[in-house]
Parts: sequence; C-alpha cells; structure tokens
Amino acid sequence: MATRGRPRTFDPETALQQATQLFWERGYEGTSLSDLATAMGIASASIYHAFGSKADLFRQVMERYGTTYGSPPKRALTEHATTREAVQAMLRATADQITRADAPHYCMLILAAPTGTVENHAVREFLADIRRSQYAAIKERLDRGVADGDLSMPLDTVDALARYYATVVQGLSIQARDGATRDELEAVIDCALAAWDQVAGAASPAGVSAGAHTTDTRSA
Amino acid sequence: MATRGRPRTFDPETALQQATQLFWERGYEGTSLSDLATAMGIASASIYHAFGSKADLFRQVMERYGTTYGSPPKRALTEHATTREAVQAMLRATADQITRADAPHYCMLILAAPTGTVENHAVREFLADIRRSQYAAIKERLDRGVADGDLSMPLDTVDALARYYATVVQGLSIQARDGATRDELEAVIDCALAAWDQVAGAASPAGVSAGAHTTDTRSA
DNA sequence: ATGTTTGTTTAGTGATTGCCAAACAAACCT
DNA sequence: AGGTTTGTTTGGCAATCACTAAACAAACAT
Repeated sequence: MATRGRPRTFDPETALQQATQLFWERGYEGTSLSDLATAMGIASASIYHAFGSKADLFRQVMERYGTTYGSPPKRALTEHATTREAVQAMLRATADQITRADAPHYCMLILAAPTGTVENHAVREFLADIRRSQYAAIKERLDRGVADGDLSMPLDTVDALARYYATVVQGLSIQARDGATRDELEAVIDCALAAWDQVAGAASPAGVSAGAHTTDTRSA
Repeated sequence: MATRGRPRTFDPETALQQATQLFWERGYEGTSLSDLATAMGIASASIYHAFGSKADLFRQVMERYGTTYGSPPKRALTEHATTREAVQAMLRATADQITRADAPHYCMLILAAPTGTVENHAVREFLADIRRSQYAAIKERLDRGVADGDLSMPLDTVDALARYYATVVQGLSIQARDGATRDELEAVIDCALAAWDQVAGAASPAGVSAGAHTTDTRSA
C-alpha cells in the first residue's frame, strides 16, 4: 500500500534516540516536553501526534532502551554454559553499560523514576514491573542451572541468590552514578561473586534462608 | 534573653517531620511547595521565612533524617566488637529501616533525587556527597578492623569490600521499593555476608583487585 | 482540478511551579 | 502609648508545565 497523506519530516527512530538521551540524563519528570521538542527537532504537538502522551513516549523509549542498552546483560545471562559464568558476564556487561563514555553512568530503568509526583504513579510502576522481570530473568537462569545439575542448593536459596544479584545490579547503578569507575565496579563484582563460591560452591549455604534452617549436605 | 517579636505558631521540629514525610514519599522534585505548605499547616511564605528556599528546607530535612532514620545503621557499624558483626548489623538495621510500616519502603537519601532537572543539579550532588560519606564510613570501619587485627587482607581489597557493601545497601532500597519483604531482604543479606566469609574469612581473596576485565560487548 | 488523508506548525489553554513584596499581627522594648 | 522586632498571611509575580484546537502543508486519490 502506498503512503497516504503528508510524509514525516523526521525519522521516528532518531527522534526516539534523542528522547532517550534526555530521559536518561534527567529522568522522567525532570524532562519537559519543550526540552523533548527542541531535542527531537519538532514541535511538541508533533510529539503528541506521533507518540501519544509524554508517558506513552517514555514507554516507547524504554522499550527501545531494553532492546539496545539493556540487551547485553540479558544476553550474557543466557549465552554462557555455566550458571556462574552467566551471572558473572551479566554483572560485567552491566558494569560496561553503566560506565559508557557516551551515556549517563547509570541504568535508566533504575534511576529514571524511583519516586515522584502522585500523578505519575503509573509510570513508576511501569518501570518497577520491568525491574521485577529482571529479577525473574536471573531466577530463571539459576533454575536452569539447577535443572542442568550445574547448581545445587535448596529452592529458597535459589530465590535468595537471584534476588541478591538483582540487588547488586541495582546497587551498581547508584555507585556509577556517584562516580565509581569501571575498575571499582569490577572489584565490587569480584566480591559479589565470592558469595557465589561460598553459597553455591560449598556444600551448605550457611543459613541463607530467613526462616527454618535446612542443612543441605549434598556436594556438587 | 527574652523572645522578641511575634512568636511562632508552629513547631519547627513537627514541621520538618511533616516535610520529611512528603519528600520521602515523592522525592525532591515530586514535592511542591504548596504540597509542603498544606502538610506543614502554614503558608508557603512562612516556609521561606523559616527555612529559606525549597532546597534549604530539603537540606534541613535530610540533616534531621540522618540523625533519626539514618542513625541505626550508622551506630550498628561502630557499636559491634568484630567487623563482620558490625557489617551484618548495619545491613540488618538498613533492612529494618526500609521496611518500616510507618514510612516509605526505601532510603530517602538514595531515591529522593538520583536524576532530575538541570537546575536541581546542586541538590542531587548534595545527596551524592552524603552517599559517598556512607561508603567512607564503611571503609573506616573495615580499616579499623584491619588495625585491630580483626580483618586481614590487602589494602585494595578493603576498598573493594567497603564499596561492595555500600552497593548492597543501595541495592536493597530498590528491592524494598519494588516490594521485597523484610524476610527477602534478610536472605539477600545472608548472601552478601557469604562474600565476607569468602573474601575475609579465607586466606586470599581470589583476584578481587581491579585487574583486566574483557567483557565489553557494547552494541550500537 | 478537487477532495481526502496525514503530518506539520502556530498559538494558545488552564493549571501549577518556586518564590516574594507588602500588609497585617503579636510579641517585647522604652 | 509608641516604636521595634519578628512572624504571619494575602495576593500575585513571571515562568513553566502537559496538552490541544485550528489552521496550514504536502502527499495521494479520483
């Protein structure tokens, strides 16, 4: 089918890229529509025509963000043979992404809107949902490790370990935001992986569950 | 000296407390002066008279926050005999504070203003400075442990371990914000302390220093 | 050529932002 | 009582917010 009507004067992909840069630097509420219009090179009315509302634009920005900047850590999680290597690669890919010279030194998913006005509650929960799916992705990889016989531990320890590495990933963004270097993050990751060797490498995870203490004496 | 002039009609401490609640829930930029005036029960002009600007008020709120809600983790760090116990107590006190039923489930210092408008850059750096001093406090405790003969490791490993636990503390706030329970945080803390046993408990910390990292898989 | 469709800009909407001058109020002072 | 000092409120500042109606522009259709 041929294109009807007046053709676009801007490239939507380029415009989303420019919007990404602003939202990334200033967060959701810190970015105004006039800021966006200027950066995207079009009138604000064109933004509404092309992308809907500010919240809609942000959702499309985040979708693109997930398939570009957010992709390496996700791929690292699935594309390594052993679970430990996968987690290590995921952490290192995260550190790479949040210390890039050409972008803000943190993950937009984590810091673009952790708090804010009451009226933007839905946007914050939209981001929180994605973050919770990040945890779920880590947990799935650990579950796969258990299924592979690669990882041996009680079920609730798998949950804890997955949440633990999600916590580390999120903490790394604050560190990088506050000026930590790539090398400093690498040292943090080394410490975080030392926990792996203790919890998953040893026979027993030394009281990792909060409730009943179940001692698992199986060896790997 | 007797009090000159018209007396205050509100208690500054109570007013700061009410301002704290709002800034805590909505962050710095998410809280408006009219919101604050309503919550504090006074006109916005009185806020300026008593506290200066919005940024000044926020700084006073954070100062009070540090000596109240922020106090238990800090005290835990200094009031325990062994370094490991101190770190564990600090982490648990943090988890306690960010899952209180009477307050938002995160640390205001970490999530009140990680990103935002260009004009509020100074407020964000004010918070970042305090966060960096948190890392410094952890590092001081570890240094003391080394001095006490309580902890034995290379100097750069002490740096890494301090930054690592700062990372965990900050990650915990995102986790609690996104709905993690106190028990789930406890399980995360157990994992984080397993790293201690591996890095500080064992003889050598398995390459914790900032060495070569070759993971960079950045995409366009 | 005229109409339809789609995208653009102009020019605004009402609401809200942080902030402040000026008037008013309540205490103490001499 | 009159003056001084301090704190309060009223009223409104200019700027910005997210958003949109309406006019204009550029393509295709018939």
